[in-house]
Amino acid sequence: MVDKATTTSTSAEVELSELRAEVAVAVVRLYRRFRTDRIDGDLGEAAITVLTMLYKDGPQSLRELSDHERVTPASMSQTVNRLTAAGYAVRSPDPDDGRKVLFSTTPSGDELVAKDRNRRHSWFISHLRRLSDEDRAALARSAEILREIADAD
Amino acid sequence: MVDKATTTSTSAEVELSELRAEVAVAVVRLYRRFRTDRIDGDLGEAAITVLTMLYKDGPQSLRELSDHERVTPASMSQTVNRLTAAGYAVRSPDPDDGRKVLFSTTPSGDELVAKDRNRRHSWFISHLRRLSDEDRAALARSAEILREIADAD
DNA sequence: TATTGTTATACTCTATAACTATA
DNA sequence: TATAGTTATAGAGTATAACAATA
Repeated sequence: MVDKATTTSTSAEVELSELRAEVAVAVVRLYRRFRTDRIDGDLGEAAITVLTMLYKDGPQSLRELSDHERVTPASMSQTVNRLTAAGYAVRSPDPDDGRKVLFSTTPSGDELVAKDRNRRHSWFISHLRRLSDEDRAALARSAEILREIADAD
Repeated sequence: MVDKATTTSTSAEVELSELRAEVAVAVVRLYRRFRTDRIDGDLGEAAITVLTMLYKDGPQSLRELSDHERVTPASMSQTVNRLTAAGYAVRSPDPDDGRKVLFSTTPSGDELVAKDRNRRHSWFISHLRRLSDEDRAALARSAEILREIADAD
């Protein structure tokens, strides 16, 4: 069933296309596993990512957050709404620019990030532990490459 | 702001934890780029993945599809509903087991998969094209590793 | 006018719970 | 009883469109 359609491509292009497909499948599958691996029932993947960013890099405006995560400001506004509603982050006015709002973590938010760091994705780490040094090096390099590609443009 | 909390871990464990975080960020970012890269306004990532699977591997039951994609049967039922509603797939009764339903692509579904294969993620392929052979090898190996981890358990 | 942020609305994707039909 | 599939409902995450407030 694989060759219903035939395309004219060089063999190098076919390989690239196959590599794309392999990476895409791995990314989609792994994303789904990460997504279902919640700390409490509390926050989803996007929200915990933003909370961790606020924890690590300090208070930021909505625009900074949405640019960094490559989502629309409207989308980010809803994500931070979930964080503030749950008491993990707070809004405060920017003293230098009345249009801006600074988001920062609460003590309860800090606590959640710490818990997350210790507990989440432990199943994934146990798989990493069993890999050879070569495979771990390949993964580390790939993570770098993929992040650069994802952040490009 | 990075060291608000201190954990007692060996240096090897810290490295694994950092590798986990790097891979997770790369996966989440890249997933979002893939997700927003639609063919028409038509189908989302999950639906096109299932359609491609039907195209490549032939007709399959709901349970086969949901097991393969690691989602609940109820979730897969809704995904195939989107495919059938759009005319890209059809249901047919399994002749050997009256409980089962076989899903298969329509000509219009085949056409969409072919279009998808040629056009989608072309921005990603153009990044792959610029990588060194070593980096491409690292990516290929990593895709294999990550898919195995994602499919484990 | 341009920028920052918000709400309203809609869609994809996913889950759990409750159901029907067939084995 | 067990298996296959479905629908109802809910929630996360995202987008576009329309808006208010400030620069």
